[in-house]
Amino acid sequence: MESSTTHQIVEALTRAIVEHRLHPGTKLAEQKLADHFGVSRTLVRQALFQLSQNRLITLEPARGAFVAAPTATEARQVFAVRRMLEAEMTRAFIRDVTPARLKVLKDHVAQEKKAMQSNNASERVELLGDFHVRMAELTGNDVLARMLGELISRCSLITLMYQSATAAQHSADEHADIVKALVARDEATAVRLMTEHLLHVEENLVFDRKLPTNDIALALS
Amino acid sequence: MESSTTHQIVEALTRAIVEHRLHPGTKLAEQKLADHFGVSRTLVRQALFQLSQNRLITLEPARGAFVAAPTATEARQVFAVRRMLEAEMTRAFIRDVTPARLKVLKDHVAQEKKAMQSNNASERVELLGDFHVRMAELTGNDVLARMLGELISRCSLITLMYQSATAAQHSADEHADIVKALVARDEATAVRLMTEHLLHVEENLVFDRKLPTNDIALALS
DNA sequence: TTCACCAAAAGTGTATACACTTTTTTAATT
DNA sequence: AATTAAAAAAGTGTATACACTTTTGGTGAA
Repeated sequence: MESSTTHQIVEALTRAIVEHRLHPGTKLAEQKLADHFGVSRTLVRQALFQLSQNRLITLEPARGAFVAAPTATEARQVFAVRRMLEAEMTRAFIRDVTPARLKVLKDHVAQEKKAMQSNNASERVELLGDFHVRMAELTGNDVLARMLGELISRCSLITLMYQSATAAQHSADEHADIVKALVARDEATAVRLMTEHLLHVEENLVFDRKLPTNDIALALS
Repeated sequence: MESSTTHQIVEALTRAIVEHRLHPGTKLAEQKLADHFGVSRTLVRQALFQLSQNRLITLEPARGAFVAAPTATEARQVFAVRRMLEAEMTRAFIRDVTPARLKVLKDHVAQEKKAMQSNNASERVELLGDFHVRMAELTGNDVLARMLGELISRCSLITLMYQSATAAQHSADEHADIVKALVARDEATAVRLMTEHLLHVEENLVFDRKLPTNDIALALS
């Protein structure tokens, strides 16, 4: 079960949504997707169902699938849970810190620094999210990593909906500061910086925009 | 989409698994389930897929669905995440505590006390899990509540696989102590008691058993 | 023009068909 | 009796068919 074809469709749609090629509210018609991927509706439906569980799309009975448009309330709740998890994750990381693990994060921050120069918004958002996912993975707790991964793809959607343009550089700087505190094994500071960082990201969201919906064939090609 | 029939099947199977009428490892054949619920395999497959996302069953390619048998490692990871989330949840609860919310928890503890007398193991486990879910719901954060709900149904499966018989009463007592600390608005104590409680539950798991698998027709009837 | 209404088109929800894989049974050989 | 091989049975994976619902587009009346 759980065919790899379905998984490919999920991946393709996830990228399209998180990278904002498919805007919130866009209708995802099953047959169109099926034609595009060269499969039957059966596999598309499986993929859509999985995406709905990840909250990247919503399924309305007899009406179909739509790219999710997280509300401000939902965004705040997701961030609240992230703060809970990531404060403790930071403590767990420091408890079992190793030079190799620190190197992974340092390398990642260096990569972020480079990407911030470029003008690719979705790449920036993806890298900024990955910092947190990497850190979760480095704790060695798969359950935590998976859970945080899910929250963060929801956040990517939220961020791309609401984040102001200048916020990305700020996030990258804060990641660098967090890694400094981790290197110094300074738990209190690291936890504080992580919590504040997430609060900053949340504060910078602007909830009073509306974005256009667009065409799926275009976005997936 | 997301027909209510599928949801009913998910609910029925979840209860059967969590209440231990279907043992870990049991094969769930699609056609047998379809016959039992009076639907086609299509709906059963949707339900199985959803259950696999909740980690209550595992799907093996071309071999089918089996009731999940969480490993000791997975159990420890799930509990680690619960400690992270629930420590912070306890803080959040106290931050916005109200008499009405405290009453809900007090009533629940009273209900637990009654149930501990009875001999119904699955009812006990369900009630003990619900204490934590209630608390999450009372924070008003749906994302948190749903996430914790999922972790706790995984825990129910783990607990029923591994929990020793005497542990239930102990848990109920600890829930009562936590509520006392909440009533006193004593954040530090409440958080400590919650963390210790989860550690106790985890410590009491016995990882060296093996349980028999059984018949699905019997379990669902 | 605008609204209501109806028919056609498009789309979703479920069942079923069929190819392909795994498991079980049977039969034959050592 | 134990082992292997082949055949049959059972089961999963995907496509397709069809009923039913929603959406769309158009026609006529106010």
